[in-house]
Formats: sequence, C-alpha cells, structure tokens
Amino acid sequence: MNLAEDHIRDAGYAGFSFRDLAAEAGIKSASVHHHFATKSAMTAAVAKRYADRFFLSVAPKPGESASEAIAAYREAFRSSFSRDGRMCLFGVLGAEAGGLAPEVASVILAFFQRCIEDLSQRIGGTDAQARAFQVMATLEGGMILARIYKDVAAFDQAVAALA
Amino acid sequence: MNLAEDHIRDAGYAGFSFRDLAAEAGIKSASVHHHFATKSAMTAAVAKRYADRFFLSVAPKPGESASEAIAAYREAFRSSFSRDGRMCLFGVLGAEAGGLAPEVASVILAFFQRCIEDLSQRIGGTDAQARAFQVMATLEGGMILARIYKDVAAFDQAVAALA
DNA sequence: GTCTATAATTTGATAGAC
DNA sequence: GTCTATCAAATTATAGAC
Repeated sequence: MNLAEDHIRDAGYAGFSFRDLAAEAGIKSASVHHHFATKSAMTAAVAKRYADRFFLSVAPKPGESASEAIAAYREAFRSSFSRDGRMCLFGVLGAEAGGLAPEVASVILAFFQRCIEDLSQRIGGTDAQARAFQVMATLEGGMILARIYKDVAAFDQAVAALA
Repeated sequence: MNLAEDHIRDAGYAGFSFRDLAAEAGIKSASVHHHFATKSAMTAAVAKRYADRFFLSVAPKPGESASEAIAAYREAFRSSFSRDGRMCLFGVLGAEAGGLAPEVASVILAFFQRCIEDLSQRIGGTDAQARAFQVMATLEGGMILARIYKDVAAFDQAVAALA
C-alpha cells in the first residue's frame, strides 16, 4: 500500500501495476492479488487510508481561529509535497477521475465533501462554504504548480494570500 | 486530435489508445500512426494546439484592468468545463506528470510558465507574480472540484473571491 | 493516407500447489 | 501468505501492400 500510494501520487492510477509493486516489495504479483482482488479495490483501499491519515493530521485544535484552520490544511499539503515532491493523492485521482471505476470515484468525492464540510465549519461566517471551496482549489492547484515547477516556492506563492 | 483531446481531458494520458481513437474516427490504428509516430508525440501535439487556442482566447483587450485580465482567464476555464464537463487539459496532464515523457512534460511546463508570465504582466503591481500563481492554482483546483462534484457551482464558489 | 497483418510487451487476473 | 504457471486481452509500434 505504501508503494501503491507513492506511484499513484506520482503518475496516477495508470502509474502502477501489480507487477511493479510486487517487484519492489520483493514478492510476486499473485501475492498482491491475495490481498486485493482488483486494482480498483486496492486503489480505493489506499485512498481511504490516505484520507484517514489526512484528516487526523488536520484535526482541529481547541479554540483555533479560521486562519489557523486554513493554515492546518495548508501545512498538511505543503509538508506532503516538500517531503517527497509528490502530489496530493486525491488531486491526482480527481484530475483523471473520468477513467476511474465508480468504486474509486466515490472515495474521491467523499474526501472532498468531507474537506469542504470540515473547513466550512471551522471557518464559519457567511461565506464559509465558498471560502472552503477556494481553499481546497488553491491547495490542489498549488500542488500541481509545485510539481510542474519542481519547486515548493510555486505552492507557497499560490497559497500566500489564503489565510 | 479532437478525439485525443477529449479523452485526455477526461481520463488523462492513459485514458486513450490509438485503437480507441481510430475506432471512433472510423479508421485503423495504423493510420493514426501515420500522422503521429508515438503516443507521446501525439499528446505533445495535442497539448500545443490546446495551448495555442487557449492563449488566443485570453488575449488582452486594450486598456483592460487587472480584474479584467483575471476574469478573462476565469471565463476561459469556466466555459471549457461548462461546455462538456471536462477538465483543463493541462490540469490533468500536470497532475499525472510523473509518468509522462519529457517530450510532454516540457509542453506542460511551458504552458504554465507562459500563463504566469502573461498574468503577472497584466495584473501588475508588487505582488503580481504571487497573484498570478494564486489565480492559476485556484482555476486548476477549481476545475478538479467541479469535475468531482459534477457541478460548475463548485468552480464558481472556488473562484468567487479571485478578481 | 489508409489498409492488413503482426510483432513484442505489458496488463489485470486466475488456478492450484506448498 | 507466497509461489509457479498461465490466460486472455490490450497496448504501442512496425512492415509492407494498395
């Protein structure tokens, strides 16, 4: 799952095969199929694990401000990219969603819905939902720019005016 | 090229094959290879044509303001999505860039660099470049949200505070 | 410019032994 | 849980005729 996650964040759903993963893990592809019946099922499982980890990392702190909530999301994205130069998994999968199984698409939608809902509540005020959409769009788009420029400075400039 | 562009905008580089395109065009895959030696070469050609069309559509009008320049970009993205529900081609390719040939990656980088340069000049002022990065990130990210929600309203909320 | 035919490889997935 | 072996299909790409 770690290897699959890296490959997806780098090159998308088509960016890995069971043989790739098996070779890198030192086993055979049939052994991967023992754990995940299909590639879609494995991708959905990897995505769910990624989402769980993400929402733990952005968990609200008592008495935080709207700016602090936005900063928590920003830092989660930023540290992810600066650690290994790879994108947000859901940004990649979201961009190529037209070619993914419903099984995977539903996990992607659930992730963004939960982000928007969580951010909206923590931002508060009249335009909370629109600001939540703006934050998520800027973070995901900023990741694309950073990966294309191969420079986290592109991300930093993109998100500088956010919070 | 029209068919390839649609497929890429829907499901990325892995979202089409020469046989797919040939079948939909009513010819054979060998005939597609007559025009494009490799899949990477075709993708690069499609991307360049897309970029040319894009920069024509956002060409500056005499005496425009910074807000009007941003609005031109916003409308180019918005109309593209609302026309057929598909993403910006460079948003898709940018997200999965880790698995693309250098031949394609260089076209992607050139597109974003030209966008940033063009927007920076038309926005002007002290933070022009940072604002340009913010605009591009929000537009690309907003496209991802719109395609996942299957609703242009997600894009509209994401970009509402831009200009 | 299109076709038939095919090469060479990769892919997702399965059966069954250990 | 891992293995060997294999299948059926798809993929990118090429050779050569019309």
